[in-house]
Amino acid sequence: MKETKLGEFEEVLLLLVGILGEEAYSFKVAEEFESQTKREVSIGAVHSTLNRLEEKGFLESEMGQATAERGGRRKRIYTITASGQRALETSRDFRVSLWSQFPAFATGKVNFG
Amino acid sequence: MKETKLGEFEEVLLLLVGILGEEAYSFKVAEEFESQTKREVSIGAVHSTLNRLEEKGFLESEMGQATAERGGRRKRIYTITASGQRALETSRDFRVSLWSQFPAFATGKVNFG
DNA sequence: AGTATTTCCTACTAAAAAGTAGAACAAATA
DNA sequence: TATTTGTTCTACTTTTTAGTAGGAAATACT
Repeated sequence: MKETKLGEFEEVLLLLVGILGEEAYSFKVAEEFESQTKREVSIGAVHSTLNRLEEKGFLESEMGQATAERGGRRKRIYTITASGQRALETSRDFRVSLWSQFPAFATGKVNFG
Repeated sequence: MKETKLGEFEEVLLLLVGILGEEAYSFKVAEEFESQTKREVSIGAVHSTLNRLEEKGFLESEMGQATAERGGRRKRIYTITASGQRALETSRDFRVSLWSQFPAFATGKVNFG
């Protein structure tokens, strides 16, 4: 298996999929991205990135059922794979380790509960 | 000012400069990168990335004095600018915030002291 | 049936990040 | 003075990531 890395945008989208759970379909992910970052993003960019993440084996997807809402095509729901989760953990552990070594950051812990 | 983002590799190098302090010159940064990641890196890649970070205003540098050691050209010592530090903080805060929302990660805190 | 709505999807392009190759420099030792 | 060592530096190429444009599908409402 190729040494697959995660770009910044990719990592954020992956995490958003994890956060959104059942609601992780591309439109929603794009909305969530904008609301959490205040950065604009085009739906196409999200789409192609989610595709890439799926190719890399970090995400899986399947079509959801049509909902009872007004109009609309069926949603493609994404879920994180074991490999995706591992990639996120590795990335987190590595960052936390670096932060702890950087004097300007090294308060010893980060609380985020 | 342009909306300057930080790539994955760039962010790691920036942090390594912070960690290395007085010892933050490109050769050392490359060494440190390899020892902390177990990933190989070419000195040229480090060099061009440090350059880019300097152009973006996240790093500053100046030539150090010649040391009493065997041989060698003078070192260019890098330091993080205020803007670089802010970028790191922003990135950290954002990540911590996302992790806390991701059920699989949300233990509430990360200890790294 | 026709229209509006919600979402997907693909092929393409642009921009940015990462990596390569190899020369050049400065100082210490032999 | 020649050699070795530690290091910088620049121009270039490749790869990866991000973004664009615009069409198409599926569903519900009228």
